[in-house]
Amino acid sequence: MQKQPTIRDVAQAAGVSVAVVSRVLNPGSGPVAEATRGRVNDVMKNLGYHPRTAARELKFGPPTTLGLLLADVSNPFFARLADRVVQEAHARGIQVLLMTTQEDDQLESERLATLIERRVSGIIATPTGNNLAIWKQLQDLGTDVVFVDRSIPSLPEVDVVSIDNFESARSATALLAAHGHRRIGIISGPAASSTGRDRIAGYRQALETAGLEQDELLIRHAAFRGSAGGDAASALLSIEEPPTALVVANTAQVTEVLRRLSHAGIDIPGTLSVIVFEDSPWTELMTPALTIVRQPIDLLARHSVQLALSNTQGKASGEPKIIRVAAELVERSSVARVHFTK
Amino acid sequence: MQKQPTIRDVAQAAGVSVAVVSRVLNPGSGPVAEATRGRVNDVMKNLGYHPRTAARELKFGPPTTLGLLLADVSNPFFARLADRVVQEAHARGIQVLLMTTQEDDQLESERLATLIERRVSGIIATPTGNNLAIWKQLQDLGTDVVFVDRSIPSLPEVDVVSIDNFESARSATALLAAHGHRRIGIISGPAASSTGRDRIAGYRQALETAGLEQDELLIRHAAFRGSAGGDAASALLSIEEPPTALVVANTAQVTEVLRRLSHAGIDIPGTLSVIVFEDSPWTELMTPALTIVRQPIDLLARHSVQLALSNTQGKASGEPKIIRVAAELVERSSVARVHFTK
DNA sequence: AAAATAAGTGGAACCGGTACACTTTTATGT
DNA sequence: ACATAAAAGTGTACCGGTTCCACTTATTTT
Repeated sequence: MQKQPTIRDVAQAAGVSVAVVSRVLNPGSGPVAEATRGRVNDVMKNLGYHPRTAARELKFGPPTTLGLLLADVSNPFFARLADRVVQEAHARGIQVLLMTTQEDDQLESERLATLIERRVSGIIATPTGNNLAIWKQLQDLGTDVVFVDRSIPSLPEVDVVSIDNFESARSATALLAAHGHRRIGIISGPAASSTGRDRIAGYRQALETAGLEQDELLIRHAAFRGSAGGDAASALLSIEEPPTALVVANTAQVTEVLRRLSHAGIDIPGTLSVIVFEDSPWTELMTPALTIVRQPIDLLARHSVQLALSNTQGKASGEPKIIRVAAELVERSSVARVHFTK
Repeated sequence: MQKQPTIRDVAQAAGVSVAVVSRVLNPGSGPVAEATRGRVNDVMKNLGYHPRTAARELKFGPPTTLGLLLADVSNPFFARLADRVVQEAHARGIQVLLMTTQEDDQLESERLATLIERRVSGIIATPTGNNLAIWKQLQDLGTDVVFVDRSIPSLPEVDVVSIDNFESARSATALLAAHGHRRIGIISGPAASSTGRDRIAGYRQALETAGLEQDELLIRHAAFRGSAGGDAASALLSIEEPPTALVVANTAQVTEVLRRLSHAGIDIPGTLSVIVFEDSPWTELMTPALTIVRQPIDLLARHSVQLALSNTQGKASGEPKIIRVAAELVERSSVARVHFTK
C-alpha cells in the first residue's frame, strides 16, 4: 500500500512549483510551456498521481455531485430512472450519490442531512411528502431541488418533472369505457400523494365524460410499500357489484395486484380487463400481454438532470419549472369488450 | 440564498474557539463543559450550520463513501443489488456513489479514475474483465475492491462475492435430466466471463453425471447487452435436433429469450421446458409460472459491503476472500416430463 | 497549604488543492 | 540594440474542518 503522492510531490519531482502543476491539471487556468507540461504529465503518470476531489471541492462548492434520493431502487420504475439519471449525469461529468428512503420520512431526513453536509449541487428526489422544513432549507442554501414523479403541493417553488398523471389515468379509463365497461375500478397511490390524487382526478373526469356513475367503492388507495395493492384488489373484487375493468395506477403495487388476481383465479381479460401503469419488458410476456401506460423514463431523467444542474450552470431562473411529459397508452391484450351479462 | 456558516462563524457566535466547536462536533475527541456544549449546539441550530464533508475528508481518507460500479441498473438483478447495497451501507453510515459501465471497458476506466480521485474507501463492482492495470492500482492504493457476481481470474487477489454458479447450473440441469430430458440447451454469458464459464462447467457436470451426450451446438454464449439472447434462442431452436429443455443462465438476457420464444409460438413447457436465472416477482405471474434459480441478493449485498469496508474497519486480512453463497432452485411450472416422441 | 492532577479552552499548524500577485525569462517591434 | 510586452514560472494565502500542544483554572492528594 503506497503512500498517496500529493501535488507537492509531483512539483518537486518535476522540478517546478505547485502552481504550475495545478495549471497542468486545469488547462486554461494559466500558461504552461509545452515542454514543462509534458514533463509534469510524465511525472504524474510515473507517480500514479490523482488529484483529490475533496481538496478541490474545499474551495468551491462542488458542481460535481448530484444527490439522487429515491424511494426504492428495487422498483423497476425507479431502477430505470436511476440508470438513466446516472447516464445523463455522467455525460456531463457529474457523479451521483444514490440514497433510498424506503418511503420513510425519518430516513429521508437523515439522507437529506448527509446531502447538505456534502454540499451537493443538486438533488433529484421522490419526496415522501414530509420534511417540509428541510426541503425549504435546501433551497435557501442554493441547492437545486427537483422532484420527480411526485410533488409536494405545499412546496410550490420546487421544480417538478413527472408524467401527466391526470391525462394518463383519464385516457386509460376512457379506453375501458369505450370498450363498454361501466364498473371501472382504480387502485392508485396514497391519497396524500400528488400522483395518487392526479390520477384519481383523471379517472373521475373520464367517467364523467362517459356519463358513468362514480362509485367511491371502486376507488382504492394503496400505500407504496408492502402488500397494500393486493389487499386493495381483493377488496375491490369482493364488493357487491364488482368491477369488470381495473386500472392499476400505483406503479409500485402492480405486481402485488397481479399476483392477487392470479391467485384468485381471475380470468384476464375475460372476467376482468386490466390496464397497468408499468413499462417493464415482462408486461409483454404475460398471458395475456398487458395493456400498459408507458412512462417515458428517458425524458424524465433528462429533464431532471437538466433542472438539477440549471442553477449551477448559471441558467438560474425565477419561476419554478413544472415539466409534464406525456405518457403513452400501449394497447395489448388485457382489455376486452365487456360481457353484457345482464 | 444564504451564505453558508462555517465553523468559525459558529465559534464566534458562541464566544468560544473553533477547537471547542470541533470537539462538540466530534464527541470523544476532547473535553467540553456541559454548559458550553449546549450553547454551541444552540448556535449551530440557529445558524443552520452543517459541517462540510469535503473539509473533513481532507485530513483523512474518507471511510464514508463507497463506490458501486454496476453494468446496468435497469437490469432488475443489479437494481435489487443496488437497493440492498445502499441500505447496508446506510446502516453503517456510509454513502454510495453509483456508477454504471454499460459493459463498456472504456467507460469503466473513466469511472474508476473518478473513484480514485474521490479516494473512496471501497468499491463494489461487476467488472467488464478489462482494465486490469487500474484494478491493480486501486488495490495498491489501499482501496478495498470487491467483485460481485463475476470475477476476473487474472486478478486472484481481489475479493469476490457471488452465487455458486457451478452448482446452480448443475442442479438446474440435473432437474431437467431427472425429468427425462436428453437434449438440454443452455444460454449463458460470454465465454470470457467467469460467470458464463462456471455455469457451463456445472451444466457439463450434470450431463456427465446423467450419462447424457454433450453437444456443443446446445451451448450458446450471449453477450450481456442487446438482443444476443434472443438470437441464441432462435439459433438453438433451428438446429437439426433441437433441445426439449433450456437453461437460461444469462440473467441479463432472460426477457429477451422469453420474448423470442413467445414470438416463435413455442409452448412452455409442452414443447420446451425452461429454467431461468432470474428472481423477479413477475416470473411467478407468467403462464406458466417459471421455474427459477433464485439468487440471494440480500446475502450478496451484505457480504459485499462488509468486505468493501473490512480494511477500513481494521479487519485487514491477508488472503483474498472468496464468498460463494448458495442459490435456490425454485420449482414452479415451466418444467415438464419429456415427450417420448421417438 | 503546597504540590500534583485533571478539566476546559485557545492558538496555530496542517490536510491538498486553487488562484492571485508578483518576478523572471523569452519573444516582438522598430 | 533596446524598450516593451507577452509568456512562463514562483510564493503564498486561503478553503473549512481536525488535532496537537500549551495554557489557565478547578479539584485532589498528602
